[in-house]
Amino acid sequence: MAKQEDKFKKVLSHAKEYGFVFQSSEIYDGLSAVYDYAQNGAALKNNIRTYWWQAMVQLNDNIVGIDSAIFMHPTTWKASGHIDAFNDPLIDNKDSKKRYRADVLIEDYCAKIEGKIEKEVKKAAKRFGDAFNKDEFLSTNNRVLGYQEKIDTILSRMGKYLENEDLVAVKALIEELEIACPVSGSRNWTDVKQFNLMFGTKLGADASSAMDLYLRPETAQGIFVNFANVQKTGRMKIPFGIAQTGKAFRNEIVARQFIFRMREFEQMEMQFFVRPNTQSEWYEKWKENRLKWHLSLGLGEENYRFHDHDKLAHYADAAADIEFKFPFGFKELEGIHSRTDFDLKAHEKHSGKKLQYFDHEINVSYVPYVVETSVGLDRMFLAVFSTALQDETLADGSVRTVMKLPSVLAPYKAAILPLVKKDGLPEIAKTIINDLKFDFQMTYDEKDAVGRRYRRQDAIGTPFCITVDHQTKEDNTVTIRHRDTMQQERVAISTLKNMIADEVSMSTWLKKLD
RNA sequence: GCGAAAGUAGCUCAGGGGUAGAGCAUCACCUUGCCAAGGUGGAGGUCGCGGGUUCAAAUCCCGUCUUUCGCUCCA
Repeated sequence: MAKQEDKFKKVLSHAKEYGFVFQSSEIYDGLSAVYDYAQNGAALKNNIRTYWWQAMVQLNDNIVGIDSAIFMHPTTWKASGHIDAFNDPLIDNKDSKKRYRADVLIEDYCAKIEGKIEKEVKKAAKRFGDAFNKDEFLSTNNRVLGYQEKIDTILSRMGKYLENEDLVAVKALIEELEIACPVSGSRNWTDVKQFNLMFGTKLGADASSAMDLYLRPETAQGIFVNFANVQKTGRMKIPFGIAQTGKAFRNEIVARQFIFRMREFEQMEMQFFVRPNTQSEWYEKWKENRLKWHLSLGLGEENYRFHDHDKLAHYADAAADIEFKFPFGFKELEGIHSRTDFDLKAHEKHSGKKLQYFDHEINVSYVPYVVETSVGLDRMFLAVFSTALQDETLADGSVRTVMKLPSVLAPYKAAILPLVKKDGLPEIAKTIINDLKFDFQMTYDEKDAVGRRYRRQDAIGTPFCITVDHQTKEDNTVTIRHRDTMQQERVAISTLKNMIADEVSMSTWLKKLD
């Protein structure tokens, strides 16, 4: 465990020291759970996004990509269920330090009373034997009627309080009912607080007439509301998919673990629309497909595993996570969900618009079923970054810090280093950069001993270092040094471009997926 | 949000009532020139922020912010 913590610490400081991730607004003490991607981080993040996009949109002729807005019509979130599900009144017990949903506490209390009714029923059934009529008993027995009335009163009061967002009254109700914490048995409660996981904002400059909006808590809804438009204008035939990447926002109660759980984060997701009753085969197919994508980056098969959900969200009939072994253990990296027709049906209902597809093969019109794949881009970044960062012990016992990034994702593809900064070597180096810069992100360094410069590039994951020396002037060759093996070879300048491309280009890596 | 720990230079940290240190990094010049290790010189911190105690606070106390860990939550 201590080792894990150390590793995570190393990841944090390396991310900062080498310009990958900074805390947001750091000069003002930072903002909790918000981070900025710095010069190298932004490059790495962009490369991950591009690799995902091309694997999805470019390699699949039945998947198209869109870019929907962060602001959406407020009814969207009513239809999606987020307004209800993302809104919790919470209360803490001061003695046990446990947190509960206030409405659940009250409901549990009512369930206890219901238990008493059950007892009465059982007792009476025993007493009256065959002559027992349950419905009649429930509607005539005074004790039972009393219990039932109490339950109804409590629930209707709670419903009214919650609707009016009268949290003081909710707490008063808990106190009135003398509800105790199941763990500590104490009635020492904090105030009830409303936690809304969605960020609110206003559309319109005039506050009185402004419209309440939310920053989207997931990007998926932007795809669902565009389903019909994309299907028609793209002449898409089922099965087909719509992909997009973009920011989503959640006001997490506890946001932790660096960029693993942030309040503002980026998703890369694809909704795949299929004929009803075929969803489970597509679900399996996409599980396999997505794992293949992850494995193609070569971070190690042992770092991935599936976690099938037992408890399903309200919209899903099957769900699994691809979990990754982060420095703090196996955690969710990507979700694959069979979302049924829940979302499209809900939007049909709330919008009054038809969101159906006429299937010419079977001459039937239906609301498609949806299989979703959803990766956290920031989590992907953390997975790649933390796994690539290694302290490698060399043959002579010394240690080098190297980021063994998948070369397709590396911020810089090659560094050009003149062996010395004189004798015309820098000039030759710059000529090489000017030739290669149209194909690859290059960097240049002439300061310090060349060995040190190699190590500097190792620390940010640059796959190649190209060194211009005195021999270059005679025969137009340079040495090219490989990051992972530290091996060097002497090659003609004219072969550099193909050599680098073979190793780092998107097409090289994407071909592994085919 | 609760509990615990921490916050001193870009990074890692030492110090500890009398207005700041190291190593590495960084910058300039000289030297060397194929795996972070030469020389000289320089820059960089009101010790997270605010308040209190004191003649005097980076140091003690309180508050606050941020981070890490545990609990909790997690579509």
